[in-house]
Amino acid sequence: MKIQKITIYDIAQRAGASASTVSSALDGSWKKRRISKKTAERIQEIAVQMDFTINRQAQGLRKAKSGLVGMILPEHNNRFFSDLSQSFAGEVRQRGNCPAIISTRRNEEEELEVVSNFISYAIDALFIVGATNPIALSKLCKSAELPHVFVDQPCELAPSIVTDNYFGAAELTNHLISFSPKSNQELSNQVYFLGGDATLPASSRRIDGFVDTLNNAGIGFTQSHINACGYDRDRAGKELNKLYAQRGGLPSILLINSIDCFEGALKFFSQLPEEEVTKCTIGCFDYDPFGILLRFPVHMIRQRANKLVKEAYDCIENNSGEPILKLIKPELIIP
Amino acid sequence: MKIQKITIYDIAQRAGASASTVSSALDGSWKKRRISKKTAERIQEIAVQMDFTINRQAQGLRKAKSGLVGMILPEHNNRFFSDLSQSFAGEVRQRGNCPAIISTRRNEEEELEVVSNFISYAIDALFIVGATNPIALSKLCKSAELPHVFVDQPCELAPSIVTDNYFGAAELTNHLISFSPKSNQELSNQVYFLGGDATLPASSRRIDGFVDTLNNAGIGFTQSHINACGYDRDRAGKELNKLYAQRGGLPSILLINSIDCFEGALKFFSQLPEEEVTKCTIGCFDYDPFGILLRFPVHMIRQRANKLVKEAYDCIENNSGEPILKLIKPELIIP
DNA sequence: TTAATTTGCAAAATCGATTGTGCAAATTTA
DNA sequence: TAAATTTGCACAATCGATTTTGCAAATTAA
Repeated sequence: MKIQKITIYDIAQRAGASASTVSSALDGSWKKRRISKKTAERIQEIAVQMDFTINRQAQGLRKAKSGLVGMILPEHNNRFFSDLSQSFAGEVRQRGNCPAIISTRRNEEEELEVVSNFISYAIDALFIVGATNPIALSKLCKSAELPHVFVDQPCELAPSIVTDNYFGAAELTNHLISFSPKSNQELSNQVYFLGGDATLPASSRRIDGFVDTLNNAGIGFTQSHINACGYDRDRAGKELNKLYAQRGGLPSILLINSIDCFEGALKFFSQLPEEEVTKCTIGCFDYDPFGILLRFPVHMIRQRANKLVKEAYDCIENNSGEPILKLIKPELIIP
Repeated sequence: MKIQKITIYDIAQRAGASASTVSSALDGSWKKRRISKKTAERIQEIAVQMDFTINRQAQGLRKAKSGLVGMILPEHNNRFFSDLSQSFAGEVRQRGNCPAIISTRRNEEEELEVVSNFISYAIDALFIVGATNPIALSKLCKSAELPHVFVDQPCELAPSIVTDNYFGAAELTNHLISFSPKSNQELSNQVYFLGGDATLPASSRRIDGFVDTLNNAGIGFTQSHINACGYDRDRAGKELNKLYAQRGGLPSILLINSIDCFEGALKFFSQLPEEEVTKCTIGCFDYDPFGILLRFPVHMIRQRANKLVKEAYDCIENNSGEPILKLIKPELIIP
């Protein structure tokens, strides 16, 4: 049980060498620095014996690098975001670095504060997920020369990796149409889109995909068939209730945007007789494993968290920060 | 856009003061160090003007503290663990520190490696969630004089905050008994426990609570009514299928241990006619919001992630590392 | 008015690593 | 054998903060 932390000076003393020799023996630069193999190996052995662990703060101070890689995201307890953190943590650790993940609760000030904080720790790179104010964040990172990449929510000033929401919505809509027992003719004015925020890029692309697919299929609809009522679970339930009352029943196809809205819808469904729900073909742009375990089929779109993270890392490592937008196709989960 | 980072020396020069004066003006120790209020305020203003952010590595090196607070946990994408990280992140940031959360995939070596890594960053405290090898981890922390606390999985060498599994299981069992339309007499040999690992403290305490409650209620059962078949979803589904075949139907009460097993059970349920499932009173020791949205009632036990974290922080701040075991009662979620 | 305090701050050492420079000793070349 | 080169390593500066020490100047006490 050591009490004082072992430093390179302790090793130097034991090895009868200088601290600089120890340093280069341990960080692998001994060949460049013309330390003999024999000396280097002896020092490495002693380091292991003495149970040496490097002081990352001293190292970081000198090298102006920390080995920390940061990620900010809206919240931890959300399937998609926690899939992202899981992948992120794996990728970072695979590269011998240390992940630092902080949630910023979709709060603009908190985002900026956390990034400032990260900068003062000299993190080596930053992954920004679902940013509220991408422009301000990117500017802040640039002023500190911090390599960064946006995930899920794009930024025009920096590389961005985003789910191909248009493609996903189109694919899901197509799938729902072909799964429904009704003909395209019969489906006119029977297809609804519920949830999300049309002012945000993600939802707006999804709505585009939905709309274009209906048009291509010759299925009639009006603006009233698209209800981007936000992400609140209870709100979505109420809107669905209203729709049900107006129509005197569920629509033939219902595409729900976001898992939270899906929860609200589910709550409403659980009050209806099962056969009524079964008659409605249901899709959800988001994924939850419980979705496929329900008594009626739910078709889901799952974002590829792992691929998003890998592509983002690729940008950090190879892309020199030029703004690009890379779309990742999500996958359809069929019950 | 600054290119070179501003340091206290830059501020010193601009203020016509020394670096040591700047340092104490900025960290609040100026009063103790007999710097005049006027000077301190002037320096603070200049610091804001120059957009100064402290270099945490230099600070950490000198103070042998980093302002980082670490947490290790088995995985990010799990409701309970991500609730814990969310609470943890909030508590840490509230104290002006920076949370670092790393998942170690229930892998003993990975746990040790990550903790070593944390130590080399001089983190100020460590929260260890669901450890695989608590003893080894605690010893490692102690050798580095790192304050630490165990959450969810206790350790006899350090303070531990754990859900009161006995209480939770007893409460859930009691609730299921009283919810069931059958009398206690009728329930004999009709109550089952499924899932979990009886060799782990958590499950074993839950089984104790289950068993004692049945005994108290005078409900007969044998060892065959307790099937701690692990945490695998498909395995749990198979075991349930087997039980169903043997008995020629579902039991009157089924207590499922862990959300993963619940998913397996749910998959099996979805193949049965609804009225058959409704006749079985179902409980789950774990929580998922989808659970209350099913077509049949599911009674759930939810661990108080936030309280666990708060109590753990309290230990770190006030407890000086003596081993204690604190139990936190979970809450019953009624559909 | 002189001695004793107090006030206000600068100087310098320190934390533990990295890295440019320089200098003997060993080796090669002429 | 002497000169030139290479090998192997130590020394010292440096990163940016914190903290102990010390010393004038200002203030108070005697």
